[in-house]
Amino acid sequence: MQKIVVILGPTAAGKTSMSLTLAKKFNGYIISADSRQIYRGMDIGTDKLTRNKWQGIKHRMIDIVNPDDDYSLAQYQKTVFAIINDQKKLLPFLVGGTGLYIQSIVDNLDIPKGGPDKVLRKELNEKTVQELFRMLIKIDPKTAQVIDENNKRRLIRAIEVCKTSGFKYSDRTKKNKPVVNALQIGVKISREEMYKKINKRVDEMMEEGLLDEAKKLGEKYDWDIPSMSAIGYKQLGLYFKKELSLDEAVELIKNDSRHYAKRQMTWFKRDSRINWVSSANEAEKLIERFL
RNA sequence: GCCGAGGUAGCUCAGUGGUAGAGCAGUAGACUGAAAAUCUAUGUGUCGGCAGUUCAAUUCUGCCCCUCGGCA
Repeated sequence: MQKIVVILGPTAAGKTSMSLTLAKKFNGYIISADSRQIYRGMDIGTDKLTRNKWQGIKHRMIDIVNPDDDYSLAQYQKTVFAIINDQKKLLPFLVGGTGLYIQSIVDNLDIPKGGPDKVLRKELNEKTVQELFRMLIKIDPKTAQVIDENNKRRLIRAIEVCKTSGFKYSDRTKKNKPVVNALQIGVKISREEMYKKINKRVDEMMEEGLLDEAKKLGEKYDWDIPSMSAIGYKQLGLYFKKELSLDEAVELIKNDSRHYAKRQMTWFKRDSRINWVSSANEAEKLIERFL
């Protein structure tokens, strides 16, 4: 089985610089596991390492689609597996903070087929969560038992899978046999330090021209497409739409980033296979033992 | 100094003669083709201080302290 090293952690923990150090040391390349860095033109706000800073290390899954292209977990999984299969000489470093994307690779999630059916989604979106929940009870009672009843997006997705794939959602969500042997390394950071770094980084992004980047994207794309829900862009969108002052928008970026980082921690906490380190040295030792 | 408004949770503020609540923040959690998305749970604090009225005061009265306006 192909060995891969995963470098994960909340936003601002220092994954990028650690992964560069390690990729150089172990003759590796980097596969981004970041659901927003896939978009071209979203650079400053996603804290993307631009091409000129790659230091000769090969990077994949960055700038692969345009902001108005549809993209999904299933595509991500498929593409990453193809990359790993194709590139056998270098050690893959899967680096990022999108827990679900990482899990789809590490655990080879069997992602339910079916959809996305935009027409159906739109139609379902007009119903209330109560109505959707009642629908789901009829077509897939097993899922209805465990789903968040108020989570419209999940209700819609479950119904969509049942209606378009011929399978029940509950029959389709499982793990397949793993196809990679993954060493998962988490970059440790205290809550306090993390929040401090996030606040500082948002200010730096503004200095680097996030406002201008967001403005250009806003001129080209609708503010309500999925990619534009990325932190940094969404809030500045509210400023451009005159719903917030600039100061309020920047404060909201910080706030939403902190919330996001907290959710990431919740996600990672439940995976006991993750080895938490606070330096590249510690990570190096783990990798040496792993290889 | 005078006039007015106000001092209640970390912040912004509601409210009541029977010792108090929302939003935000914080904290915890869920998560399988939108995941930086989406959803859930969670509020004891000298109700500015002292005294008075009252069976009972955060609520009414008096004095004091502080903050913010306006006038000097």
